[in-house]
Amino acid sequence: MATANIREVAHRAGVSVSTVSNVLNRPLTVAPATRQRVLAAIEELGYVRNDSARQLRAGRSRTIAIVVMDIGNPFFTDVVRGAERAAEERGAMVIVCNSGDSSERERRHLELLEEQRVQGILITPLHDGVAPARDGRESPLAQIIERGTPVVLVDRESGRHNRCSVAVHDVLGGRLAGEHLVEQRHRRIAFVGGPFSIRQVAERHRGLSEAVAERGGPGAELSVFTTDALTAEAGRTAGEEIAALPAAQRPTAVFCANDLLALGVLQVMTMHELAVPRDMAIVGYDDIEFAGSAAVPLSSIRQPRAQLGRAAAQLLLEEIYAGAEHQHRNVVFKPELVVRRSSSEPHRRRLAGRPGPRQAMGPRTEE
Amino acid sequence: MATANIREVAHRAGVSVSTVSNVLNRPLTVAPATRQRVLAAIEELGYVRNDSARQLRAGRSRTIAIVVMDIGNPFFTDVVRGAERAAEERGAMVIVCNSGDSSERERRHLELLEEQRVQGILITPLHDGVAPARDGRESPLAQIIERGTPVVLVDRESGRHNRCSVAVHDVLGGRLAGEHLVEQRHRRIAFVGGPFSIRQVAERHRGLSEAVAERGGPGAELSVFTTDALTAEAGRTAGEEIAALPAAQRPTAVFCANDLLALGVLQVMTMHELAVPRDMAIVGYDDIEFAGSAAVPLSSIRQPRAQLGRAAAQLLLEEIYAGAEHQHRNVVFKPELVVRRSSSEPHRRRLAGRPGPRQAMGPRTEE
DNA sequence: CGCAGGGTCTGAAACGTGTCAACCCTCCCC
DNA sequence: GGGGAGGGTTGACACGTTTCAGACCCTGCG
Repeated sequence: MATANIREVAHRAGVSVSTVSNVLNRPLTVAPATRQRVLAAIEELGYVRNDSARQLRAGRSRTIAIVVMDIGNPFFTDVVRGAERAAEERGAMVIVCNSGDSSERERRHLELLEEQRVQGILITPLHDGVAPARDGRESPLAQIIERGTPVVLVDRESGRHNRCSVAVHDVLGGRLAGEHLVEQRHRRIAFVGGPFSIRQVAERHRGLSEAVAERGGPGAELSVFTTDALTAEAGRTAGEEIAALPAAQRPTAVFCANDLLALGVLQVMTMHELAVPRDMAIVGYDDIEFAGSAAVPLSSIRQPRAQLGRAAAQLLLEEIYAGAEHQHRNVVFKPELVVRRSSSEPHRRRLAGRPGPRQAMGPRTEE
Repeated sequence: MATANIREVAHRAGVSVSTVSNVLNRPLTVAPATRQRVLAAIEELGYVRNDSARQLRAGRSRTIAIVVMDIGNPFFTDVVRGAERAAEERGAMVIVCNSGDSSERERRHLELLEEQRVQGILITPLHDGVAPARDGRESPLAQIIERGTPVVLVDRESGRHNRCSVAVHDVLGGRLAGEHLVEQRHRRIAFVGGPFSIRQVAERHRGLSEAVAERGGPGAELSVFTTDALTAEAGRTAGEEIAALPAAQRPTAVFCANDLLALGVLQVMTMHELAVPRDMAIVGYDDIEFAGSAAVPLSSIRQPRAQLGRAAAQLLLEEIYAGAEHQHRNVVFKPELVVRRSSSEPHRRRLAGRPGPRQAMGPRTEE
């Protein structure tokens, strides 16, 4: 039952242990006949290399890890795919860890990954993660970086400069949404999202509020509906609140911190027979695959997700191979507004002299 | 930069290596004062246990792996979550590998996992995976099982009896959809799905066709639109084909092999101004979260996904701990029909004397 | 006072692999 | 014929940990 080891292979092939190791790692230095005998022995015994011993000797593993906040969020799946592709090009394998919105799990994963001496870690930490906790101890993540494991922050900007990060400019995303809604002549605009402790939520809100303040004109009002999660369920809750308002106070446009929220809001509006976009325009964030297939195709801010993952993995691999010469970089991608029916009445006359914003039907396949 | 090892810790604390090891593994056998000194040294040096060495000594790791076909498919995310929860209860960590519909990647992942001596593997193999290939060699997965790594098949029934499996009864799922559509008086029914080499696709089709043959009456016809993938994109392609048919030949109901396909079909129908469900009823499969939020809320076959993952992990852990005494089991869950608007005209008169099938609004949260 | 026994601590031996210097042998060239 | 080059192979050690059989000391009891 216990798997054969290299010694048994050597014995069976009538060679030394070193020769077997050579066959596995530098086949060209071994005479063809010997090589054949060794390979045959490996086959017959069902020998499988023991990676623990290998790593122990080598000092590190050949895998990189990506730790995501929520594997159920479609945003991360594209990031993972992009990262996998970049890693594959360099012969590295990616393992995915799901912290599932639990910092306890995140901590355990990080601990395990460091003990396993993974080559590097891509992570979207739950709580910006790199700031020291109140008791003055550094966060687990900061300690890991301190001790030398390369880490690239995904979808987070790194305040300090001892690490790489890739992110999408969230303030700009909120701004794009705000400008779009203001252009559509909306004056009562709502933001749906939360908790605000999530940096993205805060920044998207900030972008929106800047746009409304600067471009909305005198009568523009911005209200906020705080949610306790970024889920469709939370969106439905917020939607109910909004729908319950008297029509005169109700916002005419909603910008949601992500698409799941937006779908929840959209669903509730439909249930209450509030027409989208006539009675209520909706803009989401992330442009998930289903955004284009929603009850009313959903306008959304598209983030270059696969590119994000790919860039993150590339930075990580560069840091791994370049070592001390590596210069940390913070890459920021620009999001893009995708206008669909949920925020632009197709029958309404366009403003003269300006091409309307681009209309997209289905999601575009990345890359 | 190189992380401190146990020897340096021992030296700093003025004790032997064994004592440090004892502090880590059997703290009670070490005198409190010594223990404190050792812990302090660990802290000061930032010592992190080397899992490779640990595993090498122990012979196996403490993680189990789950290999999924497509991390972007929401079906798998719930399975992963269920598995994680069950593993967590036993103190095991789960790592996720995405084969991304590439058998090359699947192979490499399996190789790596076996080399890492993971405790066990949950896998939904791409090509039923356990049958020997044409050249007579056993598939990689079969070899892994042969050599003693516990494996539980997820969403696959194991033909042979040398492994556990958890699955959902797919023929029954197809049958539920078929009976439902036949009851709604549909006579021209289409199946959208593919490739048929995927067992689930074939079985869902079989269930549908059995139901139509047995209960559809004399005039019932079943047509098939084969897709090359289970994506919304493929669904749109099939939808275009269907919409292009003259109305007299066009099916009045479509059963899709999964929800992504169904959403694609639904979207195209809406674009072509074919009303759902009046002109075209649609039933999907999987009941993903967005099914309830689609253009027209989507009827679907719900699979107990989290339960599936949980049961799989439990079987795996049982096999790991029980060892030779373990009895392999094949657990089959029953799917459930969730009727929403896409397949039942709410204004149509109900058949007398029978309560209509249950109406569900939003997705129910699992567990 | 002697001895048993428990509480602490330690040295040495694994675990399975990769690496490296050293060795052997053959072949070629001078 | 001698010497050198180089291809092929090997033995020994190192990687960092756990484990196990003791060794040591101290206490309590006969």
